[in-house]
Order: sequence, then structure tokens, then C-alpha cells
Amino acid sequence: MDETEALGAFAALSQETRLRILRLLVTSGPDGLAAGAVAEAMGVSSSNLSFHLAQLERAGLVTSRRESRSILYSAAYPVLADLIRFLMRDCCQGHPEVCVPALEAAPACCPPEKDVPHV
Amino acid sequence: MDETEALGAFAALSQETRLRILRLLVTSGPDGLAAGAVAEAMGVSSSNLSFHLAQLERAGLVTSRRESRSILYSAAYPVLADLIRFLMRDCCQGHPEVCVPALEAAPACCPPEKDVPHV
DNA sequence: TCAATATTTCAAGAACTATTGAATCAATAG
DNA sequence: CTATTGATTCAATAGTTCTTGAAATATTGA
Repeated sequence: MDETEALGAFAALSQETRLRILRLLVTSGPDGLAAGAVAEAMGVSSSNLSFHLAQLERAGLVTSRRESRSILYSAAYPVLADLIRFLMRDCCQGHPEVCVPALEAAPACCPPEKDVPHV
Repeated sequence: MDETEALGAFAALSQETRLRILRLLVTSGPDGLAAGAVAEAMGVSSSNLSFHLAQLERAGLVTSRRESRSILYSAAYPVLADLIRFLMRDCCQGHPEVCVPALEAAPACCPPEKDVPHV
């Protein structure tokens, strides 16, 4: 992920509705959710939701696919991982005190049975 | 870090000049850099720089202290760590495929000699 | 105290982003 | 083929953020 992509991702995440949409989609799994379901969960109009989903998609944070009449949106997990990496790589550069505490919080998210390299 | 703080941090990072300022300050170490030095490095006017530094400070990503005539700005490492944690905790929730790849990139940033818990 | 330096604050305008409701487009069922 | 459903696009407006240059503030040295 380069600076331009990171800027786009941060801009996408800097709006309350969009941050909440992304969190919903991440926890909804790779199959995704129909735009209508997301709109209902967020309590916003379909046109407003469409606007925000388009921003998230332009930032690469979500992907969409049509399934019959619905359009299903899902979180782009690899791009999220890229963004975390960007923060660690480009912002921690030579400053482990930034990302060590972040990593210490990771086990809650990443189950230890996965064979992750010793950091 | 709660949603509101994260929104503020993302907004602060979604502007090119500010993202570059933060990266400069992170790599400049805890002693920080005078506002004037940052302005010169960024090639922007002092009043514009002041505007962006204020945004970064309001977001909690940098701190400032006066030293003689200069005001020294430095990166708020713990807040950056909080932000990485926020992305991992609130966005990876139950989806290790998001943060495992991110963690795999971490060694480059966090030297292995530090005794970090096995993730 | 006065001048110089470092920085911030302010006001105006430009540029960008978000919201709304109406119109449009795509897919399906009858 | 028409009506219905699910979603997007568009145009107008409202709101927010960025940039600029001038004025103000704080600190120091002569």
C-alpha cells in the first residue's frame, strides 16, 4: 500500500457512517451483506448509503457483486491488513515502541493456534 | 480508543500534508522537531503548517511543548499504537485473516530481540 | 525597551464532502 | 410486457475543510 492508497483509506474511515458500515461488513464475513440490509442496519437512506458504499469501494476497503436483485458488499480483508501494515511499516519505522503495544493487544483478535511467526 | 477518537485520527491522517508530517515526526524521535523545521521539510507556509499541526494535535497524534522561541512537536507513539489496536480489535473481530498478514509484516518494524509475546 | 524570530490566530474565499429527494437502471416474477 | 423490488445516479443545497495573507502573540537578545 502506497501513500495515496493509505490517504484514500483513511479518508474513507474518517466518516462515522462509513466506519460503522465497514465494521458491520467485517463482522458479517466474506459472503457480505446486501446494500439494503446495510442501509437498514445503519438507519440511513438508500441513496446516502450508496454514496458511502461507493466511497468505501473506491478506497478498496469493500468489494461488491450482484446477486439477483441485490448487490452484496463485503469487507476487503487483505486491504485492511495492508492498512495495518502501512501504519506499522511507515509510521513505526525504527520506533518499536509504537507497534509493540499494538501487537500485545493482538492475541484477542488473532487466535494463538494459528502458526504466526514469533515477532 | 473509542470510535470518536478513531474517527478523529483517521480524519487527521486523511490529508497528505498531515500524513507526511506525522511520518516525519515519528522518524524524528521523541524529542520532536520545531514547527519551523517541519514547515521547511514540508514546503508549506507557517500558517498552513500551524493549521495542520493543530489538527494532528486535536486528534491526539502529536504533542507540543515550547522550548525557547520554538514549539517542538513530537509524535504521540502510544496513540498511534492505540489506533493500530483499534483497527485490529474493532475491525478484525473474529477475522484473523485480516490481522495475521499484518502481523507477518511486523518483524521489519519490531526487532525480534525485544521480548514480545508469541502471537 | 526595541527589534528580531518563531509561531499562532483570524477572516475571507476556494475547494471539497455530505445529504436529500427525484429520476433512472437492472433483475425478476407474474 | 408490465409491475415490483433493490439499488444507483443526478442535481441542488448545506456543511465542512483547506489555503492564503495579514495581524497578533510570545520569547529572546541587544
